[in-house]
Amino acid sequence: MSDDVFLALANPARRRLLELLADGPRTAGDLAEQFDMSRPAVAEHLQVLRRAALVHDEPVGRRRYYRLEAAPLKQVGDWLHPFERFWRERLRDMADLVEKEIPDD
Amino acid sequence: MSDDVFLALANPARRRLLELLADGPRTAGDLAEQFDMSRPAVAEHLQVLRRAALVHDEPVGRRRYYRLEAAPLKQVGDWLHPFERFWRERLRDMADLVEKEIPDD
DNA sequence: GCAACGTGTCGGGGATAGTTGACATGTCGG
DNA sequence: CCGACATGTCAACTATCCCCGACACGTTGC
Repeated sequence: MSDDVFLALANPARRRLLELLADGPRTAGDLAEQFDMSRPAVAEHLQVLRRAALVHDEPVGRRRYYRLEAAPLKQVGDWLHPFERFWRERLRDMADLVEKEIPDD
Repeated sequence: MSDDVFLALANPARRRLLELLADGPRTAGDLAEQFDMSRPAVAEHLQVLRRAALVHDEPVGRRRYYRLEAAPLKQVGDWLHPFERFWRERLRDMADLVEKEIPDD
């Protein structure tokens, strides 16, 4: 179920699409221009994002506007949360180490 | 570069492996027992995690212990962070709505 | 109407992922 | 030493992903 979201994020082009849409809605063609690959390729990436409910699309005339739907990303945050303590601990350890190794100058 | 990490997380079996390892190091066979698939399949999933530097393995006698290496997960957290405001805003909106619709009782 | 535009989808081809059974390697217990 | 164990890796098959060119469909402007 949350599987679709993690799968959507597995591709750098799709992550970039979400970043672009974070600044506001954009048309399909406008989005496609930002990439080196062909327009159909981008269209398929958008389909994957649609399937994961990460974007919402709305036709306006002969254009189609895509809008970010960030809610499903919360699932990623929720999954990640129990692991955060690991790198936080590590960060604290490093800070302690620096403090100990280089008392001052 | 951080591509490997997102790719590693795209598979539910690999996410489950990381969850299991969050409780402490485990042997390869012990991990494999937790899944319905064959032992070699789990071994290859572990290889993907190794490639993403999400686990560290250490042979002890004829066993091999796998240990979580959570640091690369921070990349996911960093990527996700700019999006958090979206569902937080949404959560606040919902809270406001509840407060307005149901003043008190 | 009709040509040009914006976009989705289909067919296909190459690459990679996921799974398994069989085999190879190294390690422990007697 | 030798059989049993724990594990990694290989060969092979299938499924899925990623990308493209080509086509189809609706919309706009004249």
